Amino acid sequence: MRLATWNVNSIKQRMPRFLPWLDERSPDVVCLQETKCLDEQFPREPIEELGYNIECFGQKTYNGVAILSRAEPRDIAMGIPGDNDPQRRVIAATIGAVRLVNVYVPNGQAVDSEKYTYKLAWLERLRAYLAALLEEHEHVLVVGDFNIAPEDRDVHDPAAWEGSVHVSAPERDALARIATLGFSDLFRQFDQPAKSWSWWDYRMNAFRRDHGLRIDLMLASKALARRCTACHIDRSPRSWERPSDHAPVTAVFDIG
DNA sequence: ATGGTGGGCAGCCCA
Repeated sequence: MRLATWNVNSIKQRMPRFLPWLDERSPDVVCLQETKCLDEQFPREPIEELGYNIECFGQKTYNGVAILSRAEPRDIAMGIPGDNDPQRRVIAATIGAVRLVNVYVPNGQAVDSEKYTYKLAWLERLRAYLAALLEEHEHVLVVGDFNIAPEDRDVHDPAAWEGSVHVSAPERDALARIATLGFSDLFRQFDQPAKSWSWWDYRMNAFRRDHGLRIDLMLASKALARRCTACHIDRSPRSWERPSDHAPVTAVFDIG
């Protein structure tokens, strides 16, 4: 099974480039974030024509997540169970033997903002949800835009970013508390190029200067992590015309 | 130099 995660920053805006990418790469599963699209407006037909089932949980203007899957997804769950958050940031499904959770973690804006407080509280609710999932399922996979760079090697200029949103200690601690439930960062299971980023700001020629962060992650339960045979970031879509500011991350699993 | 660029939807909010 080959699975990709990608913050597309508006699925409608990205369709002209996304569709050929989907057709060519043909992953078994794609998790999308920031679709920015109501479910009834999701561009279903051209994606279904390429052989994908679609489960989406979107809203107007902001947020929105979707799972595209060649196999029939089962037991769809929207949001964090018991959560009354109006922001649509989580969708889960079982595909084959994998319980898959697709997340768009809040950005947090700045460490002194209310959005940062919301981000930390949100991550604690996610942690509780994932702890329960690990009790129920052997193969749990959590992917998406985490809006946290786990370590300094995931940051183009750690000194310039020190203490800022995406790298601050409370955010990294919140991510570490999730990881210590029993998840592995699949990207770091394999040798990777230095300066591996998944996001580059649209501003300040950040992509041309390769000023980026690795904030798009794949966390697998230990049993599933042992079945992962590859994980990489494909930066080429970031060089397209009218790109998303994120690149897709792909992992391959030796599992049905 | 506290900017800049992009998406969405109506003069800003959010990233």
